[in-house]
Amino acid sequence: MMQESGTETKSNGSAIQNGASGGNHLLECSLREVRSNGETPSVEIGAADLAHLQQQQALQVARQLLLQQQQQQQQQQQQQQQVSGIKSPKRNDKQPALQVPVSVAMMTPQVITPQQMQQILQQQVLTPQQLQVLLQQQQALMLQQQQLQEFYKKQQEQLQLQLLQQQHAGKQPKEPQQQQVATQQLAFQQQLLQMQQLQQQHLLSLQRQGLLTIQPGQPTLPLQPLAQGMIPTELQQLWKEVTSSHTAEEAASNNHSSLDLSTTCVSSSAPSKTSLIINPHASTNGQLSVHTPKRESLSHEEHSHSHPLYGHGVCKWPGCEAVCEDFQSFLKHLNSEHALDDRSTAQCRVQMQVVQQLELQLAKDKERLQAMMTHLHVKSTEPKATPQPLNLVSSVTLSKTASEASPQSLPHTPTTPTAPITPVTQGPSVITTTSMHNVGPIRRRYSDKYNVPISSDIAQNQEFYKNAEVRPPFTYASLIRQAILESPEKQLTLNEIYNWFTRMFAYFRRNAATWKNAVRHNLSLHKCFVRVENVKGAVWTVDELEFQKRRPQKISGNPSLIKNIQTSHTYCTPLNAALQASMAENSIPLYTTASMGNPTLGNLASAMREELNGAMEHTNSNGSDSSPGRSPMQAMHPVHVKEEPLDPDENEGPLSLVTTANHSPDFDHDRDYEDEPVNEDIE
DNA sequence: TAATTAGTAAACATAC
DNA sequence: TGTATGTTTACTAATT
Repeated sequence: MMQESGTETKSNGSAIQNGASGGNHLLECSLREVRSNGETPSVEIGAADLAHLQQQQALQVARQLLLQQQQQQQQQQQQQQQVSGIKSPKRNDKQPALQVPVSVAMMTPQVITPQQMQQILQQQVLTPQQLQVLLQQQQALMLQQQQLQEFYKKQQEQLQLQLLQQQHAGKQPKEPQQQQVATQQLAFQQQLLQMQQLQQQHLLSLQRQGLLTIQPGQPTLPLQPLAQGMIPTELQQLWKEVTSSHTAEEAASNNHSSLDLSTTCVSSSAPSKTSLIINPHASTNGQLSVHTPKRESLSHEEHSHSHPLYGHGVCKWPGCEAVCEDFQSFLKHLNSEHALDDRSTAQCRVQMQVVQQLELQLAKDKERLQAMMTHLHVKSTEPKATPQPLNLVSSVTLSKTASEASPQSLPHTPTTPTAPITPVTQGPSVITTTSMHNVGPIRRRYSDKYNVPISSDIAQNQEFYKNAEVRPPFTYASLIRQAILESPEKQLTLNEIYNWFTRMFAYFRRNAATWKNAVRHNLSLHKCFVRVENVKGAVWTVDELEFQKRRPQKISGNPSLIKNIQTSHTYCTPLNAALQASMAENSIPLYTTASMGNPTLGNLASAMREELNGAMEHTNSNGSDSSPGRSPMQAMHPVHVKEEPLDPDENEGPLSLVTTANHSPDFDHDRDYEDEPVNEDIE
């Protein structure tokens, strides 16, 4: 009888829903094809592409600057060769072999071609931190290059001057002077050689880290420093932007508007200025000196708080790290070594790009997190990777339910019967109703099974549940209980429970008839839900004891809990490993990226770990009644709690109580839901 | 394999 | 009369 009537009623709905599901099926098929290449990449594609685009933009800017710089260098080189060719024919025999590698190869801060860089970026194997490190290293090498270039030019000028003097002085070569110059040249070449070795080491380290793959026959276009080739007005504007937040005294001291910005390349026209740029330590050994930060005084801290470029007695200008005894010396250092010049502005530009990239990356990773949570949460509702379809699809007898649930379950693959289709094509944050129908009777909820605190889960994934149509991994009973316990008076009307469902979970904004029926069914079915007649009408409360009785789960017990934790940790282990590796490497918590695995997985792992830790804490706190956050519901059953001490193995009841009490402030801002109308329009 | 639990559907009753 | 609320039954499926 019921089956027949159900079939009739469902047939109408299925006609419509099948129509919708057809499109879903196509979508899911296409998505499945995308997925067939891997499990998670389908999630990453969108974010990766976005990041790739953004990185490519930065790369293009760098390449433009690079090309300009290259042209300038080639011009310089030609000029130098012409000069040396005219004025020093003898030396010309020896110089070219030395000059060419100096000006072309050695002067390059890093022998990475733009193509290689682009390849790196395309592969998105660089984390933002690594990218930043690379940029900083690039800057450091830039400094070295500039310094050496300056030094080299000076040497050339001196040499030419000496040669001229020699010619004017009767064209009598003075061997000692020539030897001296040659010695200087040799020393300089040695420095350049060291620098080249340094760059090669840097390159090798990159290769070792897997960040760079240089194919053997690949031509290497040297990356040129970004500092050069910038438009002066652009530099001015950039400098204004950067220094707009500086202090007044800085602004006064940095008032170098009269500086020659027309010289876009480092030239001998401003030797006094550029000579101050480089850390003097660097000029001696070819390496940027890294100073050990000294313990700063209190005044340092005060100043450092006020100045983001100064902290721990060290100048925090990218790539500088010069030790400044006090804030005044820092200001001097800032004004002298980081004055308005093309190098500083270039560094600012790089830093801006880094920041922009990080911001974009953060935004994209947030979106990616949401998509991943969508994906993983649904996977988590998958009890096991059963070869058989889990639910309605596999049921031969469920023609009516299958037809009813067709939009949700019909297109599902056997391996992911309840998994939603990750909304790759629609953007991670835009989870559509057609893509996220992970419904189907899920008989067990992981979070229930593994004692994941519902309040904690909901609190942590609140936005996710609100936005993504993902079924929360909790039973109706748990959700109802949570709704009631979240209320100020620990009681709700049925309509308020409805509102809580629709407000907290996007999933429950559709198929209202179904889940509302389930809610009512659960309210009536379970003894833990007590209907209390009120002045306004009937409200529902929770009998915690009954709720705990309802689930004499064997999950409990510390061994089992540990087992559960281990299970979850097994799930988290690679994530944590990646997370820890990333944290260790980048010294930045919870921010890992592609090379370390998915960054959001790290966050997820952390969240899971946190939850598990929380579960442990709650479990440990079960035995003692000294919890300050004792909920009113505990007060409602003090005798029960005493007469029937909670099974230490049974941790969900008190767990939820404690967590509810702890999390209740988090939901204070949502208290207005009681007056919200039922969101029926969705249905 | 049976018992338990959960989700879904539906019939029915009652109150407003 | 329609709707909301509440109860109950039946069925299926997952889990233990």
